[in-house]
Amino acid sequence: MARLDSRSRILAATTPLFARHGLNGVSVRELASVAGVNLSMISYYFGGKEGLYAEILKEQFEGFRYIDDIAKMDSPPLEIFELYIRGTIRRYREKPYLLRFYVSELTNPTPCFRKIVRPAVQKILKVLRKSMEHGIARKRLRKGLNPADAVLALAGMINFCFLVAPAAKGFVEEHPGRDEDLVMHFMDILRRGIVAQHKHQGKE
Amino acid sequence: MARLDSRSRILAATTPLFARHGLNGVSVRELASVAGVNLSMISYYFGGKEGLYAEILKEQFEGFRYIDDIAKMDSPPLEIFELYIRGTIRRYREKPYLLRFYVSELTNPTPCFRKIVRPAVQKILKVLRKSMEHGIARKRLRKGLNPADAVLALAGMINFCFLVAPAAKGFVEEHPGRDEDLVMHFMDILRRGIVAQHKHQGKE
DNA sequence: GTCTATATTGCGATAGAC
DNA sequence: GTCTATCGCAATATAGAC
Repeated sequence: MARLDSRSRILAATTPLFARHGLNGVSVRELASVAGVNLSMISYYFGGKEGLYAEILKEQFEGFRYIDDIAKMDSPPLEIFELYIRGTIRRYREKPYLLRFYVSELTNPTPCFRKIVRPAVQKILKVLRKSMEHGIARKRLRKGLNPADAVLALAGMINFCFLVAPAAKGFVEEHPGRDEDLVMHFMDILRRGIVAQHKHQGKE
Repeated sequence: MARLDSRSRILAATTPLFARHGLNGVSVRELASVAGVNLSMISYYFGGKEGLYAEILKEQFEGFRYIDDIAKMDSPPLEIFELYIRGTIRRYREKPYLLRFYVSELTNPTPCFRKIVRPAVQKILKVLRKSMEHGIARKRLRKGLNPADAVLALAGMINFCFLVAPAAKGFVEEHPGRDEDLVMHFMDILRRGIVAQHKHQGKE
C-alpha cells in the first residue's frame, strides 16, 4: 500500500475520531497525532479544525448520492423503496461513519447542518414521497395511506436499525446474509404489514 | 411562579444547552450564565460539568419509565405496540430534549452510555420483542416474521420521525391532531402493510 | 511542506472571603 | 450558599526557521 500524502492521511485518520466524539470532542492535537502529522498541518491544509470537519462531512455525505440515481428512475414504488433500503445498507457498510455524522448533525448541529445535511435529508424524503404519491395515485398503494408518514416509517426502519446498533449488541446476531435478511424483512413489513392475512385483519 | 433554588435552576436551564450542543459543546461559564448562577455553583452542587450532565441524563431517561408499565401488561401485541407508540410520542412531547440526549449518546457516547442509555434501550427492545414473539407463537402475527427486525421497524418509525424533524421542516405540517394521525398511520402500516389488499399482494 | 516555538485565549476547578 | 479572584492547564492557531 502506497504511503498517502499528508492531506489524505489526515482525512482518513481523523474521520473515525470526529465520528465517535463529535466536532467538539477531539482536539487538533489528538487529530494530528492519530494522523501522524504535525498539528500545524491541519491549519495548513484545511484552515483549522472546523475546516477539516467540514471537508470530512462533505466527503461523507457524497455517500448519499445514490438517491440521485433512484430519483431518475420511473420504477414502481416498491422497487424504488427496495432500492432505497439496499442503497442505504450498502452506504452504511461502505462508509461506517456516515450515520454518526448524519445523526450527530441532527442532534448537535454545526454550521454544516444547513449547508450539507438538511439539503441531503430533504432530497431523500422528497424523492421517496414522490414515489409514494405516485403509487397511491395509481392505486398501487392503498388509499388513505399518508405519503409523508409512510416515508418516515420506511426511512425510520432502516436508519434506526443502524443507529441503535451500538446499544443493541446481541439483539440481532450478525451472520452472513444478514443484510439480505434485513431487506427481506423490512420489505415484507412494508408490503404486507405484520398481521397474518388469513385471519381477521381489522383491529384486534 | 415561585423562584426555584439554584440547584433546580441549573438543572432546568442547562438541559437545553447540553441537548443542543452536547457535553463538549458548552462551557461551564455558559451553563452558569444561562442559569443565572455563579459558575462555582456547578461544582458546588454537581461536582463539575460532567456531574451535572450525568444528573440531567439520569433525569431525562426517567422518561423511559413508561416501558415498565407496558412490560407488566398481558395485552395483545398490537395493543402493546400502540401503547409503545403513544408512550413514545407523549414522552418526547413532555421531554422535548430526551431524544437528543438519547441519540447523542448513541453516536457520541459519554461514560453515561453504559450506565444509563444502553440498559434503557435494551429493556425497551426486549419488552417489545417478547410481545412480538408471543404474537407469532399465538398466530396473531404472521409466521415468518422476524421478531427482532419487526421491533427495529416499529421503534425506528416513531423515533426517526422525531429525530429527523429538525431537517424535515415543512415535510409534514404540524396541526392539532397530528400526534393522533401519526399513531393511526404508523399502526396502519404496522397492521396491514402499505400495499392495497384488494389488488395483487405479492411482489409487483 | 514540515517543523519548533510561542502567542493568545478560554477552559474547568477551587481557595477563601463573606 | 454565594461570591471574587485566580491557579494551572489545554485549547486553536500561527510566525518563522528550515
